[in-house]
Amino acid sequence: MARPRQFDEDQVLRAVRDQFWDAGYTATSLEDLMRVSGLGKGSLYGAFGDKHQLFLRALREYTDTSGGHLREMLTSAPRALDALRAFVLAPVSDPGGTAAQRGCLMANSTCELATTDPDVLAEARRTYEATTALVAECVVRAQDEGDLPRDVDPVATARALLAAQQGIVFMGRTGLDIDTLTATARTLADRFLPDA
Amino acid sequence: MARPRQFDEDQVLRAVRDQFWDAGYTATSLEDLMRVSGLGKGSLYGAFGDKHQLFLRALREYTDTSGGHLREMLTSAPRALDALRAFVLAPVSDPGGTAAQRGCLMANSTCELATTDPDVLAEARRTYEATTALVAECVVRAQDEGDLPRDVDPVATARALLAAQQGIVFMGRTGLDIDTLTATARTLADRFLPDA
DNA sequence: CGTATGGTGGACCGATCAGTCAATAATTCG
DNA sequence: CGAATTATTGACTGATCGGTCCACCATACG
Repeated sequence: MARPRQFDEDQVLRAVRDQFWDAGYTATSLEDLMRVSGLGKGSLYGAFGDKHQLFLRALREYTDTSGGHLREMLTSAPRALDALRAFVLAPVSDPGGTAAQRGCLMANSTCELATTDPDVLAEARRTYEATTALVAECVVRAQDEGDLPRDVDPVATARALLAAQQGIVFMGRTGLDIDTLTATARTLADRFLPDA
Repeated sequence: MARPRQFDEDQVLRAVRDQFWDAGYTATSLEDLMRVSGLGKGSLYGAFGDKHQLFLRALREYTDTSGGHLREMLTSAPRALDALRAFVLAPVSDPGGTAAQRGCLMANSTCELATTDPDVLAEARRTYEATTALVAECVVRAQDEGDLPRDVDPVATARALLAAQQGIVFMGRTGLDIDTLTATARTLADRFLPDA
C-alpha cells in the first residue's frame, strides 16, 4: 500500500552487471552505476544496499544465468561427448570474438578481488564447484554412451576440462585473435575428447 | 653532482609490485604505495612518474623476472619433455599452495584492466607472445629428442599448453586446495605429454 | 668551505569517492 | 478524498583520491 518501484529490478541488475564487467568492481563508481541504471542514489541504496551488496547481486545474477546456459548446453546435446566439446569451445562460440575479449565476469572479479574480498572468493568457489559437478555428470553420461573410457575419474576429468576452458577464456581476455583462440580451444578439446 | 637516491629502485619496485599483486591496481592508493615503499610522494613521483607509470614499471619487473625463470626452467632440464611438464606444473610447485592463491600478477592485471587500459593489454600480449615462443622452442626440442610426435604444430601445442597452465593458475586463484589443483595439473600434463 | 644540484617529506589542492538524509512525489487503502 | 506508506530525487557530508608544489636538506664539485 505504497508507491511501487518504477524500474525493473532484473533490468537494472543486468545494466549494472555490464558496467562491472567492463570496468571492474573497484573502478566502477556509484555515478557510473547511476548512469547505466538510470536510477538515483537513494533508489539504488533502497533497493540493493551499498555498492558491495549490489555487486554481489549482479554477480549472482551472472552466475545464475550462465549456470542455466551451461546446464542447457550440457543436457541438450544428444551425445554427451559433443556437449563436453561444446563446453570447451564455448568461450569461442561468439562469431566476432568480441565476447571473448570481455572474458568472464566471475573470472575477472576473482582475479581482481580474490585476495581482499571473501564474499567474491566464496561465490567463485561455489560457482566452480557447481560447474565441476555439472561437467562431471556429463562425463559419466559420455562414459555410459561408450564415448569415454570407464577408467577415468569423472570429477578429475571435469576439473581438467574446466581448467582448460578457463584458460581459453583468459587467453581471449588478452586479446588473442579469435581464429588462433579457436584453434587453441580445438587442440585442447581434441586431446581430451576423442572423435570430433 | 647532487644528492644520490636514498633507496634501491629495484627493491621499491618489488615492494610496490607485491602491493599491486595483493590489492589490484585500482584498489591500491598512493598512500599504500608510500607505506610499502617507505618513500614520500615526491620521491615516488620523481623517480617513477605517476601511479600508472609506476604500475607499468612494476608489471614489467614482474614479467621480466618470471620470464627469466621460465627460460631457465625450459632450458635447464636435460629432457625437453620434462621441462614442458614442469611448465604446466609450475603453478603448483609452491609446497604450501599459498603462492597458488595469489595467482599471477600479469593475469590478475589483465583480467582487471584489459577493457580499460591499453598499456596493460599490450604488455599482456607481448608477454604471452614471448612465452608461447619459448614453449614452442621447447616443443621442437622435445620433437628432436623423439619424445613428441613430429606431426604436431609446435606453436599450436605451445598455445594449448600455455592456456592449460593459465587455467591452472586461475583455479588456484579461486582457492582450490593445492592437492586437488596438483592433481588437475597432472591430468592436463598427462594428456599432452606422454610418459611422465 | 661554499654553492649548485637534485632528492625528500609533507602541506596542500580540487576532484571524486561512497554513503546519508530530508523534502517531495506517487501510489494504495480506508 | 484523505491518510499512510514508500519510492524518488538531489543536496550534502566527511573522507580519500591522485597529483602538485615548495621549503628543506644532503651531497658533489669547484
